[in-house]
Amino acid sequence: MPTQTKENYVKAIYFLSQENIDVSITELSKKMNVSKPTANNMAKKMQENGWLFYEKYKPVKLTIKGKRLGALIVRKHRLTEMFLSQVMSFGWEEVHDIAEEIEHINSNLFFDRMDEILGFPTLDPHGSPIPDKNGKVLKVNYLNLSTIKPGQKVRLCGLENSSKDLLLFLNKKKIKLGSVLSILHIEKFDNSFEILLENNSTILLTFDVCLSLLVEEL
Amino acid sequence: MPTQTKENYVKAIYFLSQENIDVSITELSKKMNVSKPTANNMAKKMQENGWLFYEKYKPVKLTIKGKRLGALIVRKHRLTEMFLSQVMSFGWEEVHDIAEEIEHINSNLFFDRMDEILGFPTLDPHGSPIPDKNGKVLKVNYLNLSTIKPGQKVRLCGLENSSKDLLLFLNKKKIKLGSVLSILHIEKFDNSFEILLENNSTILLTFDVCLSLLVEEL
DNA sequence: ATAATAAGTTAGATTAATCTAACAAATATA
DNA sequence: TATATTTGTTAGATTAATCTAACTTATTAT
Repeated sequence: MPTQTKENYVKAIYFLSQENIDVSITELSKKMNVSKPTANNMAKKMQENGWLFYEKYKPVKLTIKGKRLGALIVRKHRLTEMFLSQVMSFGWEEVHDIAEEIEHINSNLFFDRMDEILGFPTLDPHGSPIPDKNGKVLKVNYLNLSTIKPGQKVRLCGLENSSKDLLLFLNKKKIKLGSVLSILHIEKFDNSFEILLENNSTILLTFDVCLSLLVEEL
Repeated sequence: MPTQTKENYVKAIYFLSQENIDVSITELSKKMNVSKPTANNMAKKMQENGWLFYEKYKPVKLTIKGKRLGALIVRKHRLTEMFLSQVMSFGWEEVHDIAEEIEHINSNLFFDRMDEILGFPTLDPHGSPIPDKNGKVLKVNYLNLSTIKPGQKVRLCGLENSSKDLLLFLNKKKIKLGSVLSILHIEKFDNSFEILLENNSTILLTFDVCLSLLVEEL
């Protein structure tokens, strides 16, 4: 049985290794907000538990068992976010912090019941896929808004990062998952996007914001 | 901010001191399933945190702050039990173990929303009072079924102990909170109660079981 | 009242998770 | 290539929560 702390390390490595195949001790220590020796020691211990491969001076990598554990924690996190949002009416910007705690609850009954009540959802409130009970993750193939050409109409389907700041910004602009965005124009000089919303208001999104929005073309 | 472990010690003392004003180190160690030195050390530490009074060779006692903390943990526990039962359709015998973990979640938002969704309940699924947000506990004045005379009709309102075994036993007998019980006869020789239920079935309850049932006369 | 038993305490050790300081290895740069 | 910088490791310490063994204080019972 992993401790809560070790679950968090596995989760950190799980996310870091999605972008980057290898995870350095320094990356891990930064993600976990601990010193490098701490991350290093934990890596050794977690190897003993069979969650990762560790070799001196080499980046770490999750084992099959570690990946599975990571996916199942993410599953619990995202099911919780969905439950908080759909059943308890929390905003998408409020669910992360609470889910961060509830994901460590040790009760399959509890999460299975959530799943059932929600009708076995596959996506969380930010459009991220919910791994299944075996830790398998649905591959979603969204496009990054920053790559879309003017004149195109797209639907917002997911977020590259779900930081509270971004979510609050989108709330203010009345943009949510499913919103339809028509790209009117891209400003050459700063790459900002002029966008028409369904309510006929026109807004301006910086290129940085566009990098965080995942869409499908309509 | 108390650790989860310390919250559990406070809760243990909180419950032990309802029956018994003073809580001995031995009692505490038994309730917490730890050795006496462990309980003793924790008691010293918790005094430093201001949750209890500790003097060498004397029983411990919660401070006002400790009592408040205990009540607020019990509040979170019982609100959760109610939520699991009412919103997530868990049986009253399933809710305790899950609530035992969720009670340590650190989010007022989360518990306040539960409270709101449930319509600000005052009793949990076992009939125990839910302390209010200030830690005040409603005094309920139920009678113990073992003290009721034959011929009387009563309504089940609470339980003296909510052990899983008792709850499963009551499920089997189709007795739940609110059930009306008519006492037909009390067997002199073993003090067992012969009881008529609403569905017109007659059942026999041992004196021990009756000691666990809290009722009001009709 | 004294001996036996129970309760409580001290001392010393262990494990998990963390730190800093100092050093070693690997990588990047001039 | 040699040096500087970054990355990773060791060593030693700390805090929280736990243990056992040994000892002391209180309580109970004869």
